[in-house]
Amino acid sequence: MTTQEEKTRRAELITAASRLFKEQGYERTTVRDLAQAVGMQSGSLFYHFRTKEEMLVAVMAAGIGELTDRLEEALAEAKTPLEKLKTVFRVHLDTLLGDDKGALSVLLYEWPSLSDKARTELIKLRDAYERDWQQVLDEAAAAGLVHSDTRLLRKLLLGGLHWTIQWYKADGSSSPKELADRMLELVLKK
Amino acid sequence: MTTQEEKTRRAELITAASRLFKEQGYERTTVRDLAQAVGMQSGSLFYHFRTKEEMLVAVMAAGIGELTDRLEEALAEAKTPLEKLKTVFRVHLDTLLGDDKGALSVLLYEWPSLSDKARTELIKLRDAYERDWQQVLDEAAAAGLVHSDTRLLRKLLLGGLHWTIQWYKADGSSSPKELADRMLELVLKK
DNA sequence: CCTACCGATCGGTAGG
DNA sequence: CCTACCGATCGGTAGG
Repeated sequence: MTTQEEKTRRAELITAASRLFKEQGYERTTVRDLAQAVGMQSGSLFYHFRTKEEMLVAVMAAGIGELTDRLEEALAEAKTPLEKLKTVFRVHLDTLLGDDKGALSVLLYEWPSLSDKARTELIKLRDAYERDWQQVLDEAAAAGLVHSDTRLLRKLLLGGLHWTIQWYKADGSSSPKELADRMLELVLKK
Repeated sequence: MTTQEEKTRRAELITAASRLFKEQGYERTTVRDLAQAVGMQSGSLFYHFRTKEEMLVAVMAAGIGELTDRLEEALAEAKTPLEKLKTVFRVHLDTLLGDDKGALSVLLYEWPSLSDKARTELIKLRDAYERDWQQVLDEAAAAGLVHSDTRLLRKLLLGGLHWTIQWYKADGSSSPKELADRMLELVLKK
């Protein structure tokens, strides 16, 4: 049986792991770093997780899960194809550049560290998110708002949005929301 | 003095390192893997490179250097803004998805493994490449071919193009060149 | 969750 | 470029 305290401790570990994996990368983060971040001994980690990789999977699943939840919640309130289009851009950049404590960045950049089995599991979660995007793009294309090659458009856009963590500075000129709107402009058919 | 044989050996090591770093990642590749790939003892690596990181820098510098050379060569033959635009897309995807033996992928995804000093050096090389892109986009915008927010457009496009290694399959429907043309279509103002 | 520890492996070096 | 090696560190475990 899993007690409430164990769940809390586990959640703390995932939060710490998100931050550390983002800052230092998964491979360069040691189990000792992780343990120290929550004030326990390194051996005690393995009471909560069987392996270090299990922590990575938990972080990545949390990242994509929260992103998908946010998107579907926001989409439920959007009416027109244009509103929905704005929503997918904004939620993505808001989450990635604004509120993300690391889980989402880790999701994007640590795929090579996963075992095949774990990868398969996470791909399913990622696909659910991309399906939501696809649907919004298809509606937008039907309304003449964007180019009709929506599958490639989705890939181009998601790549371009993912890449923002490499250059976006929070102190800069644009907020994530403004940036989202400007990026949408670039592919909108007038 | 550096003899011809030493240069050759060094080049072999860089080639092997490109492949291994791409396949396994820099952190997961050991000096023993690298030595074995060229048939030497692990200690002997350090006759050619002072540290493992120096090998990473060499790989990344080779990746961005070759890409920039190719681009400038191809641009010299392009006349119109539209031709130049096609060229930057094609050279990028051709190199990344077609001929790259790993150096370019490593360049894109191993930044976090670099020391600050090495990073600064490589950023200069990368900026030279991006300046070429910027110039082509500016000309295209002046000719009314693309959106005028060319700085953001450059970032969106380079991100989207970089990301193709995550999903492109060589056996698939489109060649790198065809893919380049289709992607360009997505941001072309009609 | 801690204590105490292990076997494996890591990047790198000295001396030839 | 090889031989022989080193100190440090790694993920993980047994027993409580």
